[in-house]
Amino acid sequence: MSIQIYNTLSRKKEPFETLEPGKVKMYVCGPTVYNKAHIGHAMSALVFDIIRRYLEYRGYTVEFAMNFTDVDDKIIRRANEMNIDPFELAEGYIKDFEKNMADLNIKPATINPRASHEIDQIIEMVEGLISKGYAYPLEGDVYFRVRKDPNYGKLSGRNLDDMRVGVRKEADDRKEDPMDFALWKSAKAGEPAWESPWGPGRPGWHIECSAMNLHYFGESIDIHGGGNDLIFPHHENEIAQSESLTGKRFARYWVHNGMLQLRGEKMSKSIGNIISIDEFLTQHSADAFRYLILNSAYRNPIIFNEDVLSQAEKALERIRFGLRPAEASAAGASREVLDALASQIALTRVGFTNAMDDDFNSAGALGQIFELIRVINYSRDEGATAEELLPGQELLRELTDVFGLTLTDGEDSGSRKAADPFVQMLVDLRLELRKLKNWALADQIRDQLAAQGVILEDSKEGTVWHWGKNG
RNA sequence: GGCGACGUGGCCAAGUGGAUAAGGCAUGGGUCUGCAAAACCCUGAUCAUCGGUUCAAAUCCGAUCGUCGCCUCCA
Repeated sequence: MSIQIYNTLSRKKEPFETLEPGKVKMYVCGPTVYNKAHIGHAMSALVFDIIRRYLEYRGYTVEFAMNFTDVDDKIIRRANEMNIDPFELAEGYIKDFEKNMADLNIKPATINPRASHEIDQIIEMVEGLISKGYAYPLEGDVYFRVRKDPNYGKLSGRNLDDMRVGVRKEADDRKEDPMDFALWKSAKAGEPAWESPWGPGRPGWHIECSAMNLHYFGESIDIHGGGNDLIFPHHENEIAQSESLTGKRFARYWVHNGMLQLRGEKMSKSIGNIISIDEFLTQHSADAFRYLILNSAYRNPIIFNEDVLSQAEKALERIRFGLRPAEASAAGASREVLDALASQIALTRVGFTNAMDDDFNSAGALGQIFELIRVINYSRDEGATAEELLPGQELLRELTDVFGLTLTDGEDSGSRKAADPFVQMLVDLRLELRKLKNWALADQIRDQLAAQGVILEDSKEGTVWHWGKNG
């Protein structure tokens, strides 16, 4: 059974077949860099990072492109407000974004094209569309002629006549049709501009993605991704531009992630309920966010609040526990126990792949991982040695790597590291008190350490300790 | 107004026609422990409502209620 991917274009799951065997050309719409990235951007980036990692796990070579829109009305407006150069502004936010991605353990794209670097390609494309009759210049602007494209609306399932009812934007009487969209915009005074056959100007929003794809990947790609809020008009317009020009199918699979739900509504700039990635990471781990994504279907909206985040942190502790070493006193587990572990390893390996093959059902795959953890823990309790636990723990690490989970628990933060020797000292002291059966004092130390975020666990072999979540 | 998605135990969430409805978090009971913690074992839902199709439905169809998204910059 091959990988099945839900294609927005056909509204159903389709078997995954690449244009070239073993190779995937994947393009995901990146941010417009006029502000700090927020957790909605993070969701989209995480979804496609997981898809990419899984395709690589399944043996594909993935060429992964994500663009930066660095020429845009909002960038220009903000730069003017701040009285700095728009490209300087964009550059700063690109650096921020790349740091956010690294902090979230998202693999870097193979290429990060930028609109401002693709002007020649864009102009060439616009000229091509004009010469084929799909576009027309108008007082220094160039517009795409939507009525000329019989397939316009095929991705979003709309037709032009229905849409006219809903158009709230004031119509621009100069255009042939209100739905015609800008490929090229003439420059106003003080705006960054490039020379073009239609006078100085800059590209419209949609054309950059078409141009970049054509430039780096050619006429057709395998997967085009993005948030489902981009389906219309952005992706619809990309299809119109690319396919009108080349006559070839642009993207084989259109993959869209659902929106993050914050307080019951989409987080967005216009509503003003934004949480930046930086803000999020001061409170929670990258793994916690990734777990939320993994624990649900990428196409559905995700509920995001403190409650589900703390559930995620707990679940991650459980996953980490699966990787804990054997007991020091382990003398080997029974035949039955080891057989059960071996058979669970086989079940999990198959179950994981089956789930992920089914349109990246990460929640189902995660269930398989937890089954494995349960059996590993049981085996450890039953006295399995390090060597006996190894195959299970190796698989656990292998699969959590595919998911991109780091499974570090925050103990590497600087202030905690510095406190480690003192914590250890108190733990050692407490161990002596316990030998003397001075339970009152021993418990007092444990309580006070707990108040500082240190969790103690006593066992026959002594005491192990670790930092809790927000210690 | 048009297009679309969703509604599964206290919470999050898989499953989308067929045998006991995954998994995580929380709850209750137990094993272990000086007591805890962790781990392990046990513990709960007939799937928004109503009506249909079918030998068989959470899973298909229709209606109703509710939530959300897109139609305008948006991941």
